[in-house]
Amino acid sequence: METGKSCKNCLTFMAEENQQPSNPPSAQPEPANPERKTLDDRNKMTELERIRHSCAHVLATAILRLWPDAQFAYGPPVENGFYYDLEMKHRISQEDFEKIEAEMKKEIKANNPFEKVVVTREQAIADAQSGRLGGLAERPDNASKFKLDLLKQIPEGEPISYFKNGDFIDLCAGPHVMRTGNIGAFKLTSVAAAYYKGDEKGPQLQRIYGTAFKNKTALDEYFKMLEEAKRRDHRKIGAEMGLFAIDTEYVGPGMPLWLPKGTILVEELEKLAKETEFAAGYVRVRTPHLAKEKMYTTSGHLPYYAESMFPPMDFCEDAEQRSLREQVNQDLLKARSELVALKAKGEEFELGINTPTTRSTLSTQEQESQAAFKRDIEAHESTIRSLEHKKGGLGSVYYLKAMNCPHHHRIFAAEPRSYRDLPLRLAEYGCCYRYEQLGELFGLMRVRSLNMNDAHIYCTEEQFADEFRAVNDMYLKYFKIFGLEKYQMRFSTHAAEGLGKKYVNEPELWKKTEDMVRKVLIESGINYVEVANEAAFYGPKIDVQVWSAIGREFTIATNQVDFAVPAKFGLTYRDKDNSNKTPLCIHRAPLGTHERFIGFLIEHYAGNFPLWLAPDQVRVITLNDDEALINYAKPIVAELRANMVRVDSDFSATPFKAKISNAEQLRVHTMLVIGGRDMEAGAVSVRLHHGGPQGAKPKAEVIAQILADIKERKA
RNA sequence: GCCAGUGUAGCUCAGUGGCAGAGCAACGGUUUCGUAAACCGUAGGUCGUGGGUUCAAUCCCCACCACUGGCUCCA
Repeated sequence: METGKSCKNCLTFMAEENQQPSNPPSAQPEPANPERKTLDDRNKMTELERIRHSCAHVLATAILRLWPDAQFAYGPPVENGFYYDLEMKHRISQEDFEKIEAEMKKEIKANNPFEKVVVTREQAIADAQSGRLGGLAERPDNASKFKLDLLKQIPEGEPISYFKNGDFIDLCAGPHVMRTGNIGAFKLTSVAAAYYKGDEKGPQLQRIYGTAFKNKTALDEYFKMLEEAKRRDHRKIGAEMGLFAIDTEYVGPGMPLWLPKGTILVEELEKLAKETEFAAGYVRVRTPHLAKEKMYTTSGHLPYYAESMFPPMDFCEDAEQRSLREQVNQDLLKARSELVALKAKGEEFELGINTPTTRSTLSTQEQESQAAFKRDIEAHESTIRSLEHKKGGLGSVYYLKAMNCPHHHRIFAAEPRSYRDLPLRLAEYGCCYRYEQLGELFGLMRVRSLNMNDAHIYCTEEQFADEFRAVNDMYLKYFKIFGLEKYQMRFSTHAAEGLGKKYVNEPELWKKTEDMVRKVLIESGINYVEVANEAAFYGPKIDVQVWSAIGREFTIATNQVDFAVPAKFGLTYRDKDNSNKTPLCIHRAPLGTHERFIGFLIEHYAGNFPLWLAPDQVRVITLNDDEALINYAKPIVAELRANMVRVDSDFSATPFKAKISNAEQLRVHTMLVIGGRDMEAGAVSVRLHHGGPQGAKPKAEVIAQILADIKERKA
């Protein structure tokens, strides 16, 4: 229910501090390991991309001068720079950068031309074998193994070319800048491990990232912008504002504690969601955080997703019983896989070329063998049933839920359902737990405990389009409230080759539901991109992608079709014709999870929340601690408080300017300043965190305005 | 999980093989002021945890726990 692809080095352009909403970069993020670009694509490379791509060659040149054994793989330009993947004995660390950059500068100063040489495939293979490709010279005992592999990927008939600068020759289709001297300004930025072709099982390479620009000014601007983005980082602002804490020692990594001010954000969002969902005909439910193992064997999440779930809790205390259950588990596993094999074989048997398809033409022998097959299958099924029964008597295993859908399915199953009950929309801010890899945790954006703005809509096929459209409309409504203008809707579909593996094996249902979703999207005039092979295992989905301050891409919201799991739970409703039918299910989370959504909002607003969301809405500040002033100010505080405004006061003797400064640093949305002049006029002076002094206004007017702005959730 | 880096006061960061430092915040006093930072003082630490080397370790070495930037993953 939650995905997000990382987008390396891409940046959100949000240098202005003045409450500009954060927007995704205009360009598409580079894929993790770029698909092979066609020659056409390559010719579209911008000047900047050519500079960066050329800089990657210069980097390789420098590396080879320092470590001649280096072998190079990919070295493309990316969103904000370039990288080159390489393999060598020496482990590069940032301390090496100075040395490498010095060599690179020499190559740039030499101003060598980038010469293109077109060669035959045979010639290229020979050069790769002699270690010449991606090298400064021949290296007879060190063949250019990655280049050899890359050569294999170049289609027959496509020209093969080298690019040469100085002694360095690389297999490359270009294009490049004319000379190394055209690389205006560059800097190496980081080093990381990367897998060859992004394959975890493949060799692990060292990846050096760098960036390059036309000139020093542009490079400096880029780093300045990076600094700006860091100031907006939700982890930094979260600490400054006291929104959340992550106590890795006592609570655990990835499990944020919501501090009082962060809890305000959480509860304001929940209030918004509850109002919106109530208006849209949802009903609310509540479910436990745990479920028995059977829940997830039935839903199909186990065993495939077990790795992303917290390890199970075993309530079987007796050691003997436990080992017995282990045995039963193994027997079950064996029986199940045998059954799958048998069924597959049975299909083959019935559809086999040499096997007659009609019963009348079956020989006695064949008939007998088919009957034996059936008996075998039945025997296995009965074994499985009895093993499951046996297992039930041997204590229970519980899992922390990683998603709410199965619980909601059981709520659907808790009462008999009629077509008149549909669509049934079950909503819950459910708390889920996912055992994300340690290295993947990222502030609030990627966590292990998460509160989802979840709901499941059970509906008939006829109702589907309207329901799906209504969900999309809800997204758009929310995005308007938050001033979220640029995001990307990603429609994820299945891939035929994954049927039966990554995806439930229902080719027709896939096609049907994907067509339905596509139709809704087109009819609603929503801009989207369609991505194959990214669907959930139970159906197609739409994800909404946004970008964090430092440029990571995240799924902020999701809307998914599920045509598979309700059937696994045997969910049915009684239709008009008195038959039992399985409902379709829409999983949706327009506000994603509290963790990610608030993480995103913090960066989106740079901590300067609109009044309705601001943890500190109003602070009343007196010019000094004069008693008359305080007596004038107190009823204003009381009135705001009585109207549920988050207001506090500073009547202390601290110098006035310091009191203003304190409130500003806290990001108090509205400061009501009261001095002698205000008191005499029955006024207050308004100062906004974003907007500065607004002058004196009658106090009743100011209070009314504050209440109205909160009520309408004014941006 | 993998690669590289980091871990010193609540925060931002200095620092050294030989008594642990600053600014801000906190606390106590003084200050009575018109829109972003008044002054004086006090307190605050097992230098991430555990082990090793050493007469002596916050510093050097090893392991672990976390964090940061990537990679992989992401129902």
